[in-house]
Amino acid sequence: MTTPILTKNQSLVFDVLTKAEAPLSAYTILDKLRDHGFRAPLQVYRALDKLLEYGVVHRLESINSFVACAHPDENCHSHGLVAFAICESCGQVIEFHDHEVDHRLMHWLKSHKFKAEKSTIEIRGHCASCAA
Amino acid sequence: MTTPILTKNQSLVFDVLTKAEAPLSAYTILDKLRDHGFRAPLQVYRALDKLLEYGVVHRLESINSFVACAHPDENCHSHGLVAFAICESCGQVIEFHDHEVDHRLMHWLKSHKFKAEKSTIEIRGHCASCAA
DNA sequence: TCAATTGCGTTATGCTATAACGTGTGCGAT
DNA sequence: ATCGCACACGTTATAGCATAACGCAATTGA
Repeated sequence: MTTPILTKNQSLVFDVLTKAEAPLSAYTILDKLRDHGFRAPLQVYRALDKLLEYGVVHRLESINSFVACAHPDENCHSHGLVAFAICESCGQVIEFHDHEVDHRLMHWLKSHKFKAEKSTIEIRGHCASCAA
Repeated sequence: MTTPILTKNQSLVFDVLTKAEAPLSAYTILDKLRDHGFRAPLQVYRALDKLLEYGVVHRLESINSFVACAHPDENCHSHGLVAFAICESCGQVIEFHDHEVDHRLMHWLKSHKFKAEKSTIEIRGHCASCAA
């Protein structure tokens, strides 16, 4: 799946996420885009839905926020599972992939005949800089 | 950590979760307990906070819901990471543990000097019964 | 040209979670 | 015994996250 040309709203939302140092909530994105004509949450959520579908943005379920994918070039769907380490001090997020973890989880799913569609792996804690 | 005697509200919430076939949202729990005098969300959230702290209930971040721990006897903190397979058809949740997954994630965290505090592993899809 | 699709804007609403206040109860230390 | 503290509880209000439902405009392809 290649990413289509983004619409105006999608580009605006994507740019905001790309420039952000940390994940942003939909409402934070909305506030940052009021100067560009955004007035309602749905404008943000609709853009986010598409960006998530294209795989260029990830949703962090545990903090109700969104981040740009750390791999601008490759297609994120090809990495297998994606995991996130989220620092609760500085807010920074490290996106990573571990094939062994993927493999073990896939093995469990297969052996239980569970058809996976979406997965969430999020670790919250403190990054190297923030840990005392 | 051993689980203290539960208060009345905590017991009521725990019982509702234990009897449920699927995870419940806080507001669903509230509705089920109106006959027992519950009137406000905080009554549920406060009980849930304690039950989570005691490790007898888990929160499913990806669906904003709560389930009773599948291991009534043991202390859930001793399992290492907990993972959940959530069926989007029937709502059923399977709680499982995989030491190899734990080990790999811990290894990544250690090598990146990331101090983990809470982790979320949730797979959404369709269980064996529901998959066509 | 017509119909279907897609994006967009707006209003309203629903769901999830917490802040802030005050009350009552049990219990240990003085 | 009573004072002070910790904790659970109840209530009202509010904050934060997400979607339903409507209609309009632009695009595309039969």
